[in-house]
Amino acid sequence: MANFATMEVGRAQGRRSSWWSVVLYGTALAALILLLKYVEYHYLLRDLRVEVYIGVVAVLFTALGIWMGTKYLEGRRQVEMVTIPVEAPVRVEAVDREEAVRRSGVSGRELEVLELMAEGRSNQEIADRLFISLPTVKSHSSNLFTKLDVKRRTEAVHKAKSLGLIP
Amino acid sequence: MANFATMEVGRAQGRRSSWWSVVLYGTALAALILLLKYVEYHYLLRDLRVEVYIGVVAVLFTALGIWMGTKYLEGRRQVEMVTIPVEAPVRVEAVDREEAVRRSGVSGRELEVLELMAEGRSNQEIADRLFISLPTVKSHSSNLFTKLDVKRRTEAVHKAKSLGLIP
DNA sequence: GCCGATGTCCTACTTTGGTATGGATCTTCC
DNA sequence: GGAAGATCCATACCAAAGTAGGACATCGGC
Repeated sequence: MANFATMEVGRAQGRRSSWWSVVLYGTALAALILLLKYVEYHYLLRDLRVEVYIGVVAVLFTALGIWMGTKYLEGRRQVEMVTIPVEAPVRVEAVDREEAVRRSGVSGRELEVLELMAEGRSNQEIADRLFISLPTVKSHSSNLFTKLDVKRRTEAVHKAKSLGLIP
Repeated sequence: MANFATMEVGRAQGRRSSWWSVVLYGTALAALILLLKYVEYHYLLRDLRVEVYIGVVAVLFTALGIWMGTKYLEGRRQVEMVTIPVEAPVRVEAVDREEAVRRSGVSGRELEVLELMAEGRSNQEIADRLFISLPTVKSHSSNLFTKLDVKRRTEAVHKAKSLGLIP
């Protein structure tokens, strides 16, 4: 029986931020500062005003921040949980079957006979399989037919399936 | 019959970067620069060395960059497509049946007999229903059993179901 | 036109399925 | 301890299912 079920679909995204990424950021920061010092003392600072220097620093560190920001966000992208309705064959049959068997009044042995019948076995094969005699199988099947209110094994199988006694 | 199907699960994430976000960034930048100017001329610069000032600028603009970076990345987070195998009842039975019948070599009339058999009808009932004689039904069923390689009607029904000849 | 597949029908026979009836244990429940 | 139900087995008989082998008609493809 196909019921409606819901399925949780999760997707873990991004990578963990590892210890070396911190080192990387620090190194990048240090490199930038060194670069600034180098620029400061050798070329530009003597001729340019402090505002220009500040501007360069601002641009460079904004760039660094963007880079760090993207890295950071990538490292903590969250798991998105999506619930999607899916039509799927839900296995509640076991419960249904028990209930159906209880209501029908079919006994355990009769049910075993019924199941083998549904597989197309003959009475003799059923007898061999259950280690009982042929008359016993006939007895069980006859009682089974009475309980299911049918006259033939094929009818019994058909009705049993519609009642949910067998899959 | 339940086959395996695949389902495409898509999830569009994040928001589009809009025109005002650029304005926002620019405003924030301007505000920071104004703040620095204010700090520079009124309190700190006279007493502190340029390096300290640079450091403050660096930290502030790094923070700004991080903020911009996260905003930027959030705005362009990509659609993640995940393919998940799902066991679902796929309705391709009509096609499957035709194909199964063709392969099995079961003729049209034999199939009709088979369907009534599966409903638990007796040969006589099948004869009445198809407006043919009992011997004819027997003839059809016998040929059917040969084609399905079975010996009994219950077995035929069981095998026919497993082959997809009947629902 | 012939051949093969299909569908129809028949007789005669064997096998399997199903009913009726009765008896023997065994467990469970009141 | 007895009633009820489940399980097991048996005999006898009838009904249904299935096999074997043949006959005849139709229809479509080669």
